[in-house]
Amino acid sequence: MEAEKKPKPSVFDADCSARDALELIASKWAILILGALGEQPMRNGAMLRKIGGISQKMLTQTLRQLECNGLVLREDHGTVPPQVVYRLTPLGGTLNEALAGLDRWAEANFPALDAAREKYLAAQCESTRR
Amino acid sequence: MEAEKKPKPSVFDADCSARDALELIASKWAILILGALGEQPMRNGAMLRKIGGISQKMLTQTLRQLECNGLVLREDHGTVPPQVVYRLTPLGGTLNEALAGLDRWAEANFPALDAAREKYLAAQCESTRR
DNA sequence: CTGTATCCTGTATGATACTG
DNA sequence: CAGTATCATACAGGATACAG
Repeated sequence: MEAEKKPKPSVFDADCSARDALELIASKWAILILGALGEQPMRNGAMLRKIGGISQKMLTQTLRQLECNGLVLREDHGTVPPQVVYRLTPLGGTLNEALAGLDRWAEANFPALDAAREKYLAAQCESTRR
Repeated sequence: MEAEKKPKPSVFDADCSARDALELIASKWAILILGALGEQPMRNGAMLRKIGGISQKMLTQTLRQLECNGLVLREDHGTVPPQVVYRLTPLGGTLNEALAGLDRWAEANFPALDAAREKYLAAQCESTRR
């Protein structure tokens, strides 16, 4: 029970898989896509409309990444025209709950951030004036 | 009470401050720095050691950003040699709690991600073989 | 509709060297 | 110790055109 040999896999370790996991979800598009799918399963076009500012490229790219890591399920109904539905996997669902807290925080506290930024920049400006 | 005029500020809106807030914290370095400071106030050097792989440049840059937005407080004791301590503000503390959930998720579920990825890539490879 | 393939530019970030 | 300045580069991500 030496504290010495404690492997201690943590996000703070540069070469830990946990860090990789963190980087995967530390992306605004990933967070928004998971958030959207958390509300309900959706198709490509619907997400394009739901998530303001995302491009088709980033949507596809991020979805593939999430699918690859088992967070999102891609259901291709193989019809013509194509009907592809994306939904969260159970694992993705658990992540989405942690993420939802973030979204809520952002929506609740951005006024405080804006205020702090303005104050900071004002002080900055004043000190520059001498 | 028309549903029509509902402003509905949401992270899904491209030009909403909430989105800006989200982008601010959707950065691996910001998440890690806040996580480190959540454990205890720390100095530059300590964070450099604590957070594996971060460069002095990114550390300073991200800290300034967080400070500017009122999430981190910078205490310069004005001594020689310099003693600069960083700590979370109350606002930063609330964010850190939401973020801590993410860190925990990453550390708990990265094995599942790794497994899914391996499986996905294997299937990928197989389909490419024909 | 749901993508994929290219091209192209800005930005993010690391390395390195220097300063108070 | 705590930064700042500069340079070089890789990559993110947009625009556009094409395809099944």
